[in-house]
Amino acid sequence: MSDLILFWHRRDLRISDNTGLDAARKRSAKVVGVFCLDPDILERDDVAPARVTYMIGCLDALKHRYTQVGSQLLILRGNPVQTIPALAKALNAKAVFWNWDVEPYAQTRDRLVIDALKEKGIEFLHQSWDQILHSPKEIHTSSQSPYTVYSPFWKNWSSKAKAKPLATLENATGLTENEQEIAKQAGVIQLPSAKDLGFIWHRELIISPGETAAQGKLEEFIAQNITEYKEQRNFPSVDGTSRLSAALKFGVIGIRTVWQATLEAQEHSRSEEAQGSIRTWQQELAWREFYQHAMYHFPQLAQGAYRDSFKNFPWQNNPKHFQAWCEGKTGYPIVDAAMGQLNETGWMHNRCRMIVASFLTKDLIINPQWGEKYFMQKLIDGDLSANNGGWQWSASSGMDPKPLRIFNPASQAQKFDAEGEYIRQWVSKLRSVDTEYLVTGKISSLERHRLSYPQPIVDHKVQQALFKTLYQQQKEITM
DNA sequence: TACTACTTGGC
DNA sequence: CCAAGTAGT
Repeated sequence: MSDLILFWHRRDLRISDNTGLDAARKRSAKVVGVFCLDPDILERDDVAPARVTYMIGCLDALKHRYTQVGSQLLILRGNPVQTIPALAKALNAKAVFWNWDVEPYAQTRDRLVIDALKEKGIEFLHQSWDQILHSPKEIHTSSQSPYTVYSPFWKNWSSKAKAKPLATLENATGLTENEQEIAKQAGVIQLPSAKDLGFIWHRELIISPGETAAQGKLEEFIAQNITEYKEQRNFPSVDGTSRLSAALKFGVIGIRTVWQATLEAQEHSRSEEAQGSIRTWQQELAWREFYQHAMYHFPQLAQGAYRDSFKNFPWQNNPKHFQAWCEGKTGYPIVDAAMGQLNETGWMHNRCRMIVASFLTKDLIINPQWGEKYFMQKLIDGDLSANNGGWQWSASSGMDPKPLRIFNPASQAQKFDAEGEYIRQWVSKLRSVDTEYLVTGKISSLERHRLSYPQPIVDHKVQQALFKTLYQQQKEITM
């Protein structure tokens, strides 16, 4: 009889290319998956219905994957500090394995679970990094400190050899019927629906849940889009991005598998342009990793601005302006279109994430944390590190010492939605407006009234000048 | 210490 | 052509 190992899934909802699961399988054939629905996470006020719906779909798919290879996925609900050790004890498991997570909440939780396991005499546990290609401690400056600037991080990170994808779990042994009964008594439940958990998402998900769908998405992107990514990624009306963000957030696809696919794409493409595009996408993967490392080393990022000059910034925080931004009623077509896409689909093109973030912080002069939270309440791919990193970048409050990034909504629309296709798709009221006026936002007051489209809530020129003044003042104070 | 380089821009 | 300082070496 082989030892029972529990593998605790958190943001690695797959059985392929999973470092911790691979290690668990090597230790014993009797590997059983477990996932815990944690009220401390699900009852936060920044949880998106689309995200929970996607996650539940992924868990359902994961359940089937386990069944296919001869084992089970067990579902728990409650505080993992209690539920995981209790289940392990009841089943007389030899060990619980899992993969590390950079988030501050996860770090604290995991330490408590380790303590509780030790107390119950669960002898051995194993943890590894799985979400990222290099651990936070592996990448550092010549003076042994973490990078706080992307470019040198990228130089270092990209020069290091990356691990190959790991084997998919197979020929595992699950619980006996008797053990399944014990598991039930120890709190194992049926997988609830998102609705059971109080999250309603009526629309179709923009991304199909599950490991197989994610792998399909990766293959599709590699075959069709990656060689033109550098150009095409800029246009929100074009489907030129990978759309793998949600799958990467929940670890529905392994990052080593993704990296391997980029290497194969490099081998198969000749042109400079294609090579450059693949490199650009690899850099996006490095940004994701940079932000996870940053969150690990500087957990205070989750609490607000990294730079001193933004710590006591006199944000105007006008609630009416914020509401208009959320609802896509700012009177700036490109901003409203982007917010429409977010509200209706749970996803927003990255070009537009930058536009609306710049608008909220530099034009409305609203605390970026408000926007960051709203994104988390809506995004299917909402992830603390990536979302926080993106917002701090847009707010100029983050790590890179750069000029103030103030986007001009009209120039952005002219460059990246020149025909107004994206705006027309997401602001149906404006469909009939001539492209020139649509894109520049120069729609007459009368016309706006006729179409019941809002007047601009602020003047970009005035507000960006005001922001600059406020910033200069803050800089003097904090110097 | 001196020097280099700096995601996605605006005007 | 000005971004805006400064991390990283």
